[in-house]
Amino acid sequence: MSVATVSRALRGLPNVAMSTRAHITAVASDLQYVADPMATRLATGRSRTIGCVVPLLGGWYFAQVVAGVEAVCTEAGFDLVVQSAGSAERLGDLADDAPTLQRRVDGLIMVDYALTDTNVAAFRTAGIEVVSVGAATGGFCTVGIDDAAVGDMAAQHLIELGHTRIGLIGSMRTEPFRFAVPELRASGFRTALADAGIDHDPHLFADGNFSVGGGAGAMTSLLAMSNPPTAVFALSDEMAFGARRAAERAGLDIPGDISLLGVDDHELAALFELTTVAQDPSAVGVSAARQLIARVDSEHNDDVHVVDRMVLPTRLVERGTTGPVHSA
Amino acid sequence: MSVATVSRALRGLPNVAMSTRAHITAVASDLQYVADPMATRLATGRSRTIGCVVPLLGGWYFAQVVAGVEAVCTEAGFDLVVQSAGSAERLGDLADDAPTLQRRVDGLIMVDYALTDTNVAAFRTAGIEVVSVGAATGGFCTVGIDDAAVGDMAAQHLIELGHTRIGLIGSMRTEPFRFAVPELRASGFRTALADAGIDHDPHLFADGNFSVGGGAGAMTSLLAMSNPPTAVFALSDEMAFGARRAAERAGLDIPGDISLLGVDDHELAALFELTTVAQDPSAVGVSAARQLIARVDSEHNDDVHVVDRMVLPTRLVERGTTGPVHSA
DNA sequence: TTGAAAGCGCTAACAG
DNA sequence: CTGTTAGCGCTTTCAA
Repeated sequence: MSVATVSRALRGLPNVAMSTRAHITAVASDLQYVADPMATRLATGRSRTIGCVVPLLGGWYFAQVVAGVEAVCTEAGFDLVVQSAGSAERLGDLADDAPTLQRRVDGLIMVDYALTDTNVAAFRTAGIEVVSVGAATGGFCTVGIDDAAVGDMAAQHLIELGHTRIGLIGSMRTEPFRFAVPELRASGFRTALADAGIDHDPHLFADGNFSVGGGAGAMTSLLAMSNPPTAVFALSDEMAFGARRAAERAGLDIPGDISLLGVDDHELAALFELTTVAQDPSAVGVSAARQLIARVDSEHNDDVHVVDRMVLPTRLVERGTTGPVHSA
Repeated sequence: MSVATVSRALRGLPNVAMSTRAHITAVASDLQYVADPMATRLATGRSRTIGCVVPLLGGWYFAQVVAGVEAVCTEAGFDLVVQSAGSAERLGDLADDAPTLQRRVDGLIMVDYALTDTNVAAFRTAGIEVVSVGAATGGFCTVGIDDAAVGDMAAQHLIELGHTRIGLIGSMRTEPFRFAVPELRASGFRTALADAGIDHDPHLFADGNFSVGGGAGAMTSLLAMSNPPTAVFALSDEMAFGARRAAERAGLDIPGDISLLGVDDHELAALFELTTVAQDPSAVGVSAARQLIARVDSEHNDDVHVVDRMVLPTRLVERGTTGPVHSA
């Protein structure tokens, strides 16, 4: 047996006699032989590895995305290497250091970064395909949800319940992650309000920093207003959790005194009876990974329809934190 | 310039003239040259990659551990590939297929698996070092917390408050993950009770499956007893969250009517005012990764003291869900 | 259908 | 201090 024949046999290439192949596979499994991946990668020039970069590995949302990505990677026989880049600089380094990733990963999934065409081009010239997760920002593949629609759904729901003074808990920080997301959701929300002929008091905004504690602080400041809102829309469930707590501490009944609406359908949202606009981040991860793998692996080329923008569904989940506006 | 010189210069090896090195680095950065990692790996026989296997990528606990691991990996210049193996079979495959991992990773961090010496030996012979996270189970390195002490702390706290009928929400499933953990915590808890001269009613146990929903169900069944407990100890915060909700739904006041105690100090525990035995899973990940890297990388050999068992601290965080026993 | 041989791009002796 | 020369273990023409 020559190495060439063994190589062909083990990889299932044609032009190998049945008997030879059988023999080779038998011996291989007997010896527990497995082709050295590094040698293979060096020879083929492809690493069968994809990278996934997230701002924060420990967060609920990102963990879900990564879980989705991982599932399709292992299924497709790809290794998944994860990296977190929490600061804008770290991300900048990553983009500048595209050559560093060269040959280490066939493709990259960038989660919730404000990637520019230039960044992506840098990766491409380094031979790295990239698909991003989040808001669409350039001429490259992005999978995500319709964040403006999220804001719209939230507004519609609250409007139907008769609310007109609606607080907004969001975030003004745009770096390093989910950069466009808060603004998109907020503008969808404001547009819906405007379309309904409600003019929205811009003071009804508070920064919740996409954290539980931030949400609580934001709610507290909203409640401290001379003319507080009858409902508040938090741009994430975690902020809504905090907001809920703050409202309860202030002695308010939800939804009797004030309605509360979140985004995500976090695993604990049901427990809080939180009405929310649900998304499925792990499905986002799955789709992103499929797109990427279709682009870098000819074997999976026709498994999925390659597109530049993929929008996953969101839906309103009505639970117990929203109700009709109370009479003032 | 010969390739050898370039190689030496770029890797910071000795025996390179200052001027030569300067020139080479200059040209390299000018050309954005980076050594091909696959070629390096093939030549050196080390992948500078470590693998991390978890039962579930999306869970809070595991996400924290992975985050810790990732932080030290990138700092040490190692790639981190993650894989989830949720079922016992998938894990078995992994152990049997140790040869598959061969040369792909220098080391492996197995999170909360019931690894046997045999499993570990299989990895070792494949040239893969492994450190596990969780309960100590064999002659290999394990980093974790003292789960029996966790149970003990919980029991002490509740005993001091005067409780004697204490419910336990845990889990009887031992596969595939955290296999020994529930039993260790439970036995630490029972021992403390026994030492205090309290004989514990074995019926005061309910399976909460380490999930929010399970915790709620478990609490409900505990509450349905003819002689319900005055306090309950949930083996995880997520189960405690569910338990709390169930108690509230039953119209009970916490801690007035019933005390509740969890384990983890989940990011939302503070929000729930949950008294809990805190651990720091990301610190566990950090330590595990350091141990592993010290074992596979001579450069980092003396950065950390290599041990076989590493126990990280836990502490009781008293918040609002535990209080003195109410008079019956 | 199979084998021989030339790389893939690096590292590591060994000479010089 | 620097260059030469073998590999590392595969894949891939090209012949046989």
